[in-house]
Amino acid sequence: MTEITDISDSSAKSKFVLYWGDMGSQWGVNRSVAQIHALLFLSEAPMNAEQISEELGIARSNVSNSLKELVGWRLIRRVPVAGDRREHFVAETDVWEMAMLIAKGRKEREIDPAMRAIDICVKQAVDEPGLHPVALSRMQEMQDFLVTADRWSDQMLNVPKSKLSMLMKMGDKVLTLLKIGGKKTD
Amino acid sequence: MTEITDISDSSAKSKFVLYWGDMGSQWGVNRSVAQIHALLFLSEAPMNAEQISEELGIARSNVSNSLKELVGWRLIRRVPVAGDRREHFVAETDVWEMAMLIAKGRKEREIDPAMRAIDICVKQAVDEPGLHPVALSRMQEMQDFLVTADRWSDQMLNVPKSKLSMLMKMGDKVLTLLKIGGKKTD
DNA sequence: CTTTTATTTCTCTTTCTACAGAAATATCCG
DNA sequence: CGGATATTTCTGTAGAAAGAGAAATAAAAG
Repeated sequence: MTEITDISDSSAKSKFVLYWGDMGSQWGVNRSVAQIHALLFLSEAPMNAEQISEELGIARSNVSNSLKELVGWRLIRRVPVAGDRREHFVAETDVWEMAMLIAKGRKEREIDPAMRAIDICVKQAVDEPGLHPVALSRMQEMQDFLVTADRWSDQMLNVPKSKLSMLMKMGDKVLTLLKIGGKKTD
Repeated sequence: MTEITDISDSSAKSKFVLYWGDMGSQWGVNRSVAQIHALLFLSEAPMNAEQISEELGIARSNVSNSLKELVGWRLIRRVPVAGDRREHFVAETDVWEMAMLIAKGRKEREIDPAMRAIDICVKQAVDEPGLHPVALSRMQEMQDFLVTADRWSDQMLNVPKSKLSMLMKMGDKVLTLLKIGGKKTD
């Protein structure tokens, strides 16, 4: 168990793990999960739960659960290692693939439930006599927005990652190419 | 204070507020903040802190802090009401504008700190003798990705919202227009 | 079948966060 | 200035989440 008091004393690798873990919390992912992910992301070889537990100094059980969660996100996967019956794990190392997996997960967890909720509200709102018309139209605008965003993200998440990266690297050139460029002519 | 036990008994408006609050938690925003935002979003007139506190049944102090947070995100703003010295608030009601404000906030809170962290790591990693080359290159790929994503989001967040909505409504038509369409030719 | 080793589930403790209510501060009016 | 009203800051608490360690289960080897 590596006793670390000051992050500035640590290796680049541990720093990355530590920062990533911290970022995770900011993000809504818990620290252990994020740290394990970071560790596997930097690792050149598959690791088993015990190695992870030792290297990060977090409880074996905690590692087990975190690994399960990461597998659920498909950010890591099990790999068999010859002559060792313990399960080993490797991370998805393509950063674009990672980003898409995360985006997909977030969409499922954030946009989809929002859509379900707003559908219920709008459905009830349209034939509720007491409701102020302003409130109704705001709900409908929100619904419309969510539908658009939902469709859009579905489409974008099906674009092969190489093209997505191209698109993003083009940046606002896309806009001029589409002849809708121009500056702040809102 | 409206005692509500079952969400299905409530008006469309309260349902929206309740769901939105719940969604907020999923999202990383706390419930009070999300509920207040929802309430103001549906409200046809400016509201003061006390009205909000009563209508939602949450403590006055809590409302005060939540309002401050929402103002920070620019999702709501103070408006003066003639003949009343209390502060009143209205929400941004354009959903696209809202979405952009939220995206901007998230970028600042999520991408920017990640970039700062990774810069530190990479800087140290390049001249750290013991570090495995695989780890170094993974860090660099991540950095490269973050820089790209950062630039892209800066550009997109400066596009006027009308054009953004157009772009999203076009969806994958953009790809074919750019002649990079095609299906899964990754 | 028994022993050893790996993994998961369970429970308890610790840590954080949300939030209420009280206290303090600021603002406005007569 | 003094009283009233509005707002913010402070403090304590309840509930949720994270994580450790033990107990239970599963899998493999001999």
